[in-house]
Amino acid sequence: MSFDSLSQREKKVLQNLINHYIQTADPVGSRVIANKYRMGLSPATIRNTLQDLEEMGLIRQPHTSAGRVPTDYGYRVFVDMLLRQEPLSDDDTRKIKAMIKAGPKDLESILGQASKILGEITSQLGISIAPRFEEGKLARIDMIPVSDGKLLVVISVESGLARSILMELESSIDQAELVQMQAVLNERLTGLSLGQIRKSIDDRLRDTKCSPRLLKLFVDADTEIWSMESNEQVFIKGTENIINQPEFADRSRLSEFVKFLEERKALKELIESKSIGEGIVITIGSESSLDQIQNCSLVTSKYRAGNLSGSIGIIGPTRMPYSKLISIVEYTAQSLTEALTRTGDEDEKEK
Amino acid sequence: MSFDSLSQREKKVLQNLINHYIQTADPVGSRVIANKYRMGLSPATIRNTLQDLEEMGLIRQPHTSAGRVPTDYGYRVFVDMLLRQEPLSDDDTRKIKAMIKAGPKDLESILGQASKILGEITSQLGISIAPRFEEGKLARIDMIPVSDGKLLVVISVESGLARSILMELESSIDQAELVQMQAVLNERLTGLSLGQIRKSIDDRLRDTKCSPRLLKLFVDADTEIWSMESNEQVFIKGTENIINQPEFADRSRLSEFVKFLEERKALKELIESKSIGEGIVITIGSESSLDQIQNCSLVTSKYRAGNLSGSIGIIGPTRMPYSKLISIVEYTAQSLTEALTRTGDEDEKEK
DNA sequence: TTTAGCACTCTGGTTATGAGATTGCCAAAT
DNA sequence: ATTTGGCAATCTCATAACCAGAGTGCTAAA
Repeated sequence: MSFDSLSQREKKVLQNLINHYIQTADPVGSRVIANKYRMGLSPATIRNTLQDLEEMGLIRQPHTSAGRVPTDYGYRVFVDMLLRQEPLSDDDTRKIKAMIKAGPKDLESILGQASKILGEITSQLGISIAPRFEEGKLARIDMIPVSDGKLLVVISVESGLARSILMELESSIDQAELVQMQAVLNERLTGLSLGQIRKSIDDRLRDTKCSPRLLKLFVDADTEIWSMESNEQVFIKGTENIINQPEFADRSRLSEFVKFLEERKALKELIESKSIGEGIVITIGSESSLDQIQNCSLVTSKYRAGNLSGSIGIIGPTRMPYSKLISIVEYTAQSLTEALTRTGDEDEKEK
Repeated sequence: MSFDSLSQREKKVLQNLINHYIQTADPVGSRVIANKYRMGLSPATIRNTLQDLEEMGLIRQPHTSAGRVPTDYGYRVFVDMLLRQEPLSDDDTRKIKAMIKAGPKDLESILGQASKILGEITSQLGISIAPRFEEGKLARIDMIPVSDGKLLVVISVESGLARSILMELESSIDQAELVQMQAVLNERLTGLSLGQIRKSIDDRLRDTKCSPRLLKLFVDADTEIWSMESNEQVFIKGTENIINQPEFADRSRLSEFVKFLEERKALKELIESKSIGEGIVITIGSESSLDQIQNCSLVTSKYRAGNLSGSIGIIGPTRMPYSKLISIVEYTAQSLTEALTRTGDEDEKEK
């Protein structure tokens, strides 16, 4: 960061300004900073500092003779240098714990719960995204004929996650063929990641003596089995929280935003592209380069489910209480990892 | 209907008024009705009729010296007596057909698509709800150990639908026990509806010699297997369409509405409670007695998937173009039924 | 380097005003 | 008996005018 150049006073002023703006949504003037935050300086002095900060591009004036508001850049500096992470309140801790405990234990229910609780306790939009199956290593594959011409394929990956896909065939299925196919698949593909399988399945199954009709289902380039595009595995809760925020006063903006949420795909890709490393990632406004969320920030984190990893996070106006949100998202991701990894791997148990 | 008492003129006036109001969202005055709709009568005469209609509770004035707007009751009469169903446009027909063809063929994808297309071509909120499994007769039940302590149970019902549930056990599973359990379940429960099973499972499995540990999973009163509460099987698309409608100008109202949509459960129950008979059902404003959608109407219909039935529909402001929407929902439900029943039952094929 | 003072600017709420739309009703016309 | 023209009355909505309030930037003094 090139902003070590900020003086102590400038930091303090920026910090107070942002904190105040986060609470009120109103441009902050020199008077407020001087008096309310007891900096021992007169408003006039603060004004000078504010001018400096504005020149650096950290804050701006909506119009002459309004107070200042932070720019995206200002938030960035704030988040990187000035943020003191606020510890999680007992109440919130309890709620998150309870969320994990309650309800059914399957992945989807848990993720649904997680996004709901995130939305509730942050008063922002809570998001959770299912783990990326492509990274998962195939543990076994099962096939169940559901009715004439319909076949349920169950893909189990290591660490206990599974998903099922309903396939359609033209004609009914011969039981023997099925058993043979299943055996071959299990023998040749177990241990490989779904991503690997998708790329190389053609080669790996070339010389089998399976029914070509069945085989086709699995090697077809556009088969859904190995790819996992399902957009539906994104859970978003708490839209009502942000509708009232002044940032969405503009109707068409709100409409665009809601549409963006509903499509899910873009959001999913954005979040997955951001959460590459470990820990919390914060994306502020224009840093995402998506029009629909120019005035929004994301606080995201990875969680793990066995060997797989997915993402959760919140989204709301850039004017959000970062210091609280970080703790909440962090703790929720942790809890989720625990819940989803609890059974299974022994190397996890020591922790 | 007690409104055979309406004179020809009154009918015509009400009809024109509602049609105009649906387009403009502005209270309609006597002048407009007289001139624009060429009734061959002066505004003054229309005014008299309007007073009569108001006395009957079919229309009302937002304030003195505004035009009139329909009441819920007025819409009801309009829909029941005055509506001329508008034929589906070729364009829409094509879109619906294409929607069914494209994309994956599993239930969830299709329903997702259906709600999306409904939202798009109606410019309202498109909704689709998965079939009610409880009515389905069990065809077979399969169990797949996914990892230590996790068991995937696949419930197939007649006519080719299936759903799977991940169960958690305390300890790992013995293969032999599993096979036996599966055999017993299939033997004793096949052909019964899931609803029946839930009620009587306790009795039906009492005298088995299966592992009690496994048995517990299936007979436990609160087991998810037979009940099927999953709220997630509700698809809602097109929220951006209605946000701009003047009916949702009020922010807190919009917020409540969005919250209501997000919870899904209430909406699901409402729609399922309405769509009992065959064909289109229209629910207008206060007829639903749910606060959050007092100024909304629903146009819903059942569809069938083999022996099961689910619901689709749209929701939007009471001021909606009923005559178009009915055709759209009707045709979509038909197409859905065809798509989901296509394979299987032979008595369908003749049609 | 900080501060007080001051002219200047812009917003936002309040009020006033007036045009426009529509009604209800009465009396005249059909 | 019905329909219509005329007209006063009412209410909304958009526009303009106004003013208090908040905040700035700059200069000169502390």
